[in-house]
Amino acid sequence: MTRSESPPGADHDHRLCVEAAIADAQAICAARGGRLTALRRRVLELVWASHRPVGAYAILDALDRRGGAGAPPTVYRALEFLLAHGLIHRIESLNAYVGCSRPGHRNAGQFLICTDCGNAAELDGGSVAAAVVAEATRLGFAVERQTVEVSGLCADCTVDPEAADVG
Amino acid sequence: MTRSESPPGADHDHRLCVEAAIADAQAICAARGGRLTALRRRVLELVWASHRPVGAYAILDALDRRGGAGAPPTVYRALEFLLAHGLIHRIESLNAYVGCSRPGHRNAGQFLICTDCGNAAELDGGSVAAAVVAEATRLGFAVERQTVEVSGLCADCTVDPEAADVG
DNA sequence: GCAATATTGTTATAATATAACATAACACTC
DNA sequence: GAGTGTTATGTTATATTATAACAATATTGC
Repeated sequence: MTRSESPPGADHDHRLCVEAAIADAQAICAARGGRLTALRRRVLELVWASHRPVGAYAILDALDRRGGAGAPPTVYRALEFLLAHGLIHRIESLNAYVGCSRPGHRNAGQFLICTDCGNAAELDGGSVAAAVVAEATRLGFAVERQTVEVSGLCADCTVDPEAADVG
Repeated sequence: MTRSESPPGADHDHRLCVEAAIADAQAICAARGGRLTALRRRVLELVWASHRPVGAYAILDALDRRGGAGAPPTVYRALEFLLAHGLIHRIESLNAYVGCSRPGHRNAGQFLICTDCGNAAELDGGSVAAAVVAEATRLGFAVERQTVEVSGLCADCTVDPEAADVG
C-alpha cells in the first residue's frame, strides 16, 4: 500500500506498480463496500498497463482482444466506478485515464505529462494546491476541484529522449 | 489594450470587453502579419459573447443563424488561428473556448471556473505558475505548458447564487 | 428460494474533432 | 491588370470520445 512518490523512471519493475494498484483497490473497495468486479479489475489493470494515460477506446479494444465485453458503456461505467473511488484519474487535456498512484491519500490530481515518452507522473501537490487556493481566495473564489496538467519533458527524456519508452 | 485584472463581475459593461478584445486582436494581428478575416473576427466575437466558455458547435450554430458558414472545419480552423495567436484559450475540462483576457501578456492559461454561473476568470498566474515550475524542477521535469483549471464558486455566486448569470 | 439491488449487455445516438480535397480570395510581381 | 503562388474557406466524409435508454443477468440480504 505504500509506493514511491517520485515519477516512475525508466527502469522500475512495473509489475510491482500493478500489483500495488490492485492491492490498494481491493483494500479501498473492501473498506467502502464497493465491488471490484472482474470487469472493473480488468479495466483497472489495463489502465495500469503503463504510466501513460490510456483512452477509453484503447481499453475497449484491449478487452475485446482478451475476449471481454463489447461496447463503450461497459468501459465507461467501469472507468466511472474507478474514478468515483479515486483509483484512477482522468487527464482532461488528453481525454484519457491513468492510474492513481496514491489512492486514498487525497491527492489533488496534478500531473506532469511528458510529451516525449507519454508518461504521466502524479504530484502530491501540496505547494501547487496551496498556491491555487491562495490565489483563488484572494479573488473571492471558493475552490472545489483543481485540474493541473503540466506538459513538458520528464527527467528521463531530458537526459536521453530515446530512453524512456517504458511501462 | 488595458483591462482589469479581476474577474468579470456581475455588473460590468460587457460591450467594453468585446470592443477591447477586437481591438487587441486587430493590433496583434497587424503586428504579427496575421489576417483577422471577417470569419475569424465573427468567431472571436462569438467566443467573447460571454465570459462562459463556448463549445465549437455552439459557435457553429450561432454562425449558421447569422447566415454564416456551415461545417465544423470552418469553426475549428478559426479557433485554431485564434488559439495560435493567443486571442482565445481552450478549456480542456469543458472542451470549450474562452476569450483571452490579456492577449500578448504571456499568461499561463489558468482559470477559475464557476460551477454556478459558468464564468471563467483568467488568472495572471505568477504564483501558481511558479509553484508548478518549482515542483516540476524538483523532479527534473522541464515545463513546457501548463493547464490549470480550477472549478468552484466565484465571488458573485458565493454571495448570491442567483445573481451572476451575466455575460 | 425470493425480492431488491447492483452490474453488465445491447442498441442507438450525441458531442467533439479532423482528414482530404475542391474552390475562392488575396497579395505579389511583372 | 493578368498571371501566379499562397492563404483562407467550402464541402464531404469520417474519426474519436461519450452517453441515453432499456434489457438481461448476477449478487446480496432476507
